[in-house]
Amino acid sequence: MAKAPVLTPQAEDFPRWYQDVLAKAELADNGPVRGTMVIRPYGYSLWERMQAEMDARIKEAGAENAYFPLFIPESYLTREAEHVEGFSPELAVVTHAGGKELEEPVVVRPTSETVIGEFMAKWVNSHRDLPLLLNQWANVVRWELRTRIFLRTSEFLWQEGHTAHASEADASAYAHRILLDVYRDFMVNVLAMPVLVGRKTRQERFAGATNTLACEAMMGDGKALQMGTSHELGQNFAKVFDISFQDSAGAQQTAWTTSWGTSTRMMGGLIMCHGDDRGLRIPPRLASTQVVVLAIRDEGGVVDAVRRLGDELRSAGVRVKVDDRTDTSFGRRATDWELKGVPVRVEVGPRDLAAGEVTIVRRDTGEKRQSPIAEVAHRVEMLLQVIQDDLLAEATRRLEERTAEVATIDEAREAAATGFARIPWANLGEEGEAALAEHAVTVRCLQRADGTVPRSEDEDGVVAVVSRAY
RNA sequence: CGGGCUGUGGCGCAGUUUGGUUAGCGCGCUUGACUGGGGGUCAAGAGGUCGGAGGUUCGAAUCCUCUCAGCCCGACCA
Repeated sequence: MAKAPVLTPQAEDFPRWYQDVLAKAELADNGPVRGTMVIRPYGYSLWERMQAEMDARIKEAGAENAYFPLFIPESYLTREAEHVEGFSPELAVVTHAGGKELEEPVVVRPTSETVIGEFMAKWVNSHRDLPLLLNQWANVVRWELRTRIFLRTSEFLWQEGHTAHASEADASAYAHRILLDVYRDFMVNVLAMPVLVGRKTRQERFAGATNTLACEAMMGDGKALQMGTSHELGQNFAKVFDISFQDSAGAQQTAWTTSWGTSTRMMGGLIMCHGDDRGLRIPPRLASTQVVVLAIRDEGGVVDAVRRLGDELRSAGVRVKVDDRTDTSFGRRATDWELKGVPVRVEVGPRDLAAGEVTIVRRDTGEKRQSPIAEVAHRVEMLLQVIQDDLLAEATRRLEERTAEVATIDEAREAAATGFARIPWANLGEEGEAALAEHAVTVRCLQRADGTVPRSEDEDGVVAVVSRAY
């Protein structure tokens, strides 16, 4: 009776499971150029949902969308010393165009601090022009050697926010606000992923930043994934690009800038956080399809009934798909929707209809329940909420169970084999950090004991969260 | 940069050591019948410059030379 599993079981080979899910759930393919990816319609529909939810939060935080060019003069990159040092190994540079060698090569943007800095300088003249809060949705290119779809690709999609402020305090507050009110809020409440927030160590800091903040999540195999970062850039870019303004006293001042980003990497996080041996499990609030109404067989008015149910759910505000492809076997279709992680299936067959009922199935637990037809919309709406909460609770439980409180570097290394370790930063330090790196264990972030973001790494009681990472 | 491995229908592979007619298999795909409450069964089909170029030979997926691409290990870099 036991059929060959559709996916490689997670416990057998997690990376293989990940690849299987990408293919079977029709999320993405490898592109023809090494390290590139093709995002398929179902995968892209999930990304569009992420964009919509993120975009609303970004705008709520006051930033406006704009668009800057893909091509950046190479000379821009070289202006900020750390920035160019950090990015030059992975730049794609265009040296020829229009059949000729270019006088000045242009780089394909790996990130846009430099072009945006150039224009901020032009647009900012007075303290009344600040804060300047910009965001763009774009693709970027970083030539990566080891690539994995969604997690690390040479080209990926993201949003990058860039802001300029009149004071360091204002810039810092905004970078923190984005981290907490936009990124963490989205990840916890929409993706149902518990994330740790904290500061990056000097080692892990963004090239050109004075401080990098991050959201880190735990995947199903206990490894960490950085889900989003928010940087305080100090005056590094403002000085180099001359983003300056006259303050209310008439004095010329240099602005303070921030940048922050989240990318299609979150897709990888979503897959590896909630996925199980049967495929994806998409949290309802994110799902592009929250419910599929499935006709088991074309008999006894089943097809009409599923269409009516689909309309009813749609008008109740549920994102619903009707599957009446009765020329494909029920088992095949049920498995396909399960692989795609659609949170709820409403299965309707002749037996159900004869009883005036339908079968409601939860993807997360596999639990099936009969429901009177008249109650479907109500029950489905309740269930979507429950599933959302349960997925978050389950991921939170795993994070807690697989996080160890340790005191020594050896203990930290041992704990990182299966999950996260929290070790006092005073017990680790940059030397300990380097020692752990020898074992592919890195400091994901520095936190206060209560999980909040410290103002500096020198604060008393700062804890380092260490683990293996993607 | 050095070492190793692999290139054969969409995907995964066998065949290569020891050259020999129409290059196989699984999955997927097409068509039909029977089916139908968790990837159905059976039947009939479609689909191939064997990575590329050159060579040896009566004859090359198979042997030789060159070349391209990908993967793994090491080195380098962080």
